[in-house]
Amino acid sequence: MTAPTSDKLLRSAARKSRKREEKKAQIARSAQLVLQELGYANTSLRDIASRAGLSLGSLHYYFEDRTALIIYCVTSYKRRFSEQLQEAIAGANGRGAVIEVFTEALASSIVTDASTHRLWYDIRGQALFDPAFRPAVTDVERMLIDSTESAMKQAGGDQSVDGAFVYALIDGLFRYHLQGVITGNAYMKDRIQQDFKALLDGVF
Amino acid sequence: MTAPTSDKLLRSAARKSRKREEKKAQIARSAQLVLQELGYANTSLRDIASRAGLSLGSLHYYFEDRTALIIYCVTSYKRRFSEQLQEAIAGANGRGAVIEVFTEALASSIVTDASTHRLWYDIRGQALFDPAFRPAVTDVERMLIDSTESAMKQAGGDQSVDGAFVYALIDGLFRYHLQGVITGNAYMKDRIQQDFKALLDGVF
Amino acid sequence: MTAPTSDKLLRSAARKSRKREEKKAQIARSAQLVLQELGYANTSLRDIASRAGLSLGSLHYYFEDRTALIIYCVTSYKRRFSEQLQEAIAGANGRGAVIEVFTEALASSIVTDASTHRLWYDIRGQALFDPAFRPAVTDVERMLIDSTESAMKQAGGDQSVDGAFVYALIDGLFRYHLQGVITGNAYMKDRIQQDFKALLDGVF
Amino acid sequence: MTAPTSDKLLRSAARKSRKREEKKAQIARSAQLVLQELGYANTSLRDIASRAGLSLGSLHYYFEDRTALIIYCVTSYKRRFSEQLQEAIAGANGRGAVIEVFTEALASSIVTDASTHRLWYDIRGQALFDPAFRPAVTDVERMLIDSTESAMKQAGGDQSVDGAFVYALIDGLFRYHLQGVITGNAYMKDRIQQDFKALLDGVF
DNA sequence: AATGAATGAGCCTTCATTCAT
DNA sequence: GATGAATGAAGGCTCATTCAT
Repeated sequence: MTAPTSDKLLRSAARKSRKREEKKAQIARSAQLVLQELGYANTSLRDIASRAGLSLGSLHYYFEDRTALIIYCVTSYKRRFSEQLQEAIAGANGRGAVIEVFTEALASSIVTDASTHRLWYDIRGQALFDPAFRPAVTDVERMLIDSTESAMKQAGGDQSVDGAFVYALIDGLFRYHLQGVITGNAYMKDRIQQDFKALLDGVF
Repeated sequence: MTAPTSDKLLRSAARKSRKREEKKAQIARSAQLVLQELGYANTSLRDIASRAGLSLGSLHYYFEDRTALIIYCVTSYKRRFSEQLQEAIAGANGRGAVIEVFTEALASSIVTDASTHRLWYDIRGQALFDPAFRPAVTDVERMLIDSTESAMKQAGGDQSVDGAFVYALIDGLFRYHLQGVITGNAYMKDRIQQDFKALLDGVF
Repeated sequence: MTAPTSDKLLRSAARKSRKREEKKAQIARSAQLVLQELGYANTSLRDIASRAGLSLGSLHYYFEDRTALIIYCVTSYKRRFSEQLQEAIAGANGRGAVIEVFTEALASSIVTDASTHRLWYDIRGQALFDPAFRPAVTDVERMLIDSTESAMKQAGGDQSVDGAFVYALIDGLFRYHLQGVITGNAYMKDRIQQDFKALLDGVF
Repeated sequence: MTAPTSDKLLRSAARKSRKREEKKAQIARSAQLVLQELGYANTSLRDIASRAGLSLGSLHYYFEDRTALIIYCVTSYKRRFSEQLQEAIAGANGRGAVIEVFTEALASSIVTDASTHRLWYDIRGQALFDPAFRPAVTDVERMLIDSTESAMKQAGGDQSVDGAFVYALIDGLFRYHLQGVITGNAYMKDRIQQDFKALLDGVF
């Protein structure tokens, strides 16, 4: 029944905080599955709670509100995505190799992670209306632009070209083909890769 | 007491139908104002009705449901936009002139019609989840790609480049700068025009 | 330009009134089709108007309100039904023949006019709550009891048995088998006829 | 800080579930009051919620939807009714006593619980249109037929007569007199009892 | 005689959130 | 730490009815 030392208290608090963070991450993972299936406007906290096997109340215990939860989901995924990009690039030597690797990474992610990306576009669209989403969007795009610039540098291209400019173009192409994949009218991986290659050849 | 001639009946029906169409267009105009202010997810039919000075019931008298109304709004605006583009291009002679005119049209629309465009991006994002929006999105993009191809032809550029490819790039840039304008962090018309010029110089 | 004589006016008014009555009957016929398909609670005036090829306004031109229209439909059908019963009975000679004819008329109507009868039961149920329907229900049941009594007399049975009592029993059986037919679990015409015969043998 | 034993958890869950069931029953009781007053078609969930002293949301917390709530109300009442019948019969010895007791139970319930019974007839009528109500109606009628058969057996009557047949006749008479009571034109308990006695004497 | 336009009240349902336990 | 209970506001939509033409 002796009072715990301050040290013990600190360590206990840290352990708790870590546990809490892990739980949040775990919730986010299952939340993401619902979100990317139904979209921002059509996903209720009920949907998320039931998928996560949690009560509605518990959800609010971990996340301030709906917006906070959604932001958490999106950023954590996109962070992973941009890290993947960076890793892929890091292993490539020479302009041609960089373009090839980058092209491949983008093209295959369009197909593999189509649902996740459409969620990102959904949230990014929300940010045009709701300022609450803007910081998260800015962060994510900062990471994506960084990845783009890494690739440009690694490819040894013209240093004067702006990374954001190139990012915007890539993003335009990426979204367009993502839409094609999801709409299902036309999915031609060759065509996608060829388009990316044409673009990167021009700007890197 | 004489029965109206068939001719009269037909003309009367046509007049009615035209009046109805005009009313729909008028409703759509005010609906658009609310929609572009609040976004798809946050705009209720009540918001729209009150802005249009109409009862909720009347709104449903003219539009089947929320989706139909929103689609009507977006397509009618975007149609006007792409017509403007085509007109602007039609008046330009020579590659340089086309690029200049196109660049100017895009850059200024980003600023002037920022809110309208963000609504378009919102709906286009919805279409990734809700198939109901897809036909409308496809139609609008078809018009935009057509406009792009018109410009490419008028500029006398490389005929082998795909219009959709170019459209996707322009759109990427357009959206990126639109976001900049709306987020308000940075609006530099010079920079926008310069980016568009750089892109069009490369692809036309 | 001479004023029409009073006689002419009267005849014209009568003609109009007859035309109006015909039109009402015609509307009622198509209204009945919808009503017996959807039921009282689920049929809107819109449903009826569209089926009748009329505008909503016109419906109100001919019928005071929803209730009046529905009552009109039900009574006009049930009147026809009870007339059929009377005719069938009128042609039968001898107790056995009356029972046979009556049994056959009831059993076959259960199947042939199932939808119509269920509408009747629906309205009769409404009358337990809404007094507006009561006079119509009373009228119809008066006719049905009359038919029952006709049959009893024609069969030469015990004169002291109350017609309403017999009607209630027949109706119970009728409704029970109607439910069987509509629910679809079991339709055995033999069984139905046998039940009616057993009942009538006992009470006639 | 010790984890609750599995046993405790189970008991707690059971307690919760029981509490929920009690609350549902309580809601159903007050819902029934409104329903039997206004009828299926005219009772809104708002009416029910306000009578139960609950918010509209809470109603949906306990019942999936309007239909589920209504079904719950009707079946729980009718179950009680048929149990009462069985109890009444169980105490009677000899054919005459059974008939007397049964007659009395039916006749007095027509008066005492008129409103409840009319709700039953309303729902049973709905079932002819809406399949959602059919299972409940089938269940209730099964119970009523069972009660009828119990009585028949207890009275020691002809074993070959079908219970459903007898039920249908009783029901016809029951409903007819119920209508008389509710319509208010004529309520004569003597007459009602006499009719039931005449019927049961014939079929038991 | 007939109808298109318009309405306002009402309906069922869903939702994010709060709170006592 | 977690949850069941409860809510109030809001949402999309339907309806019977009225009225000017």
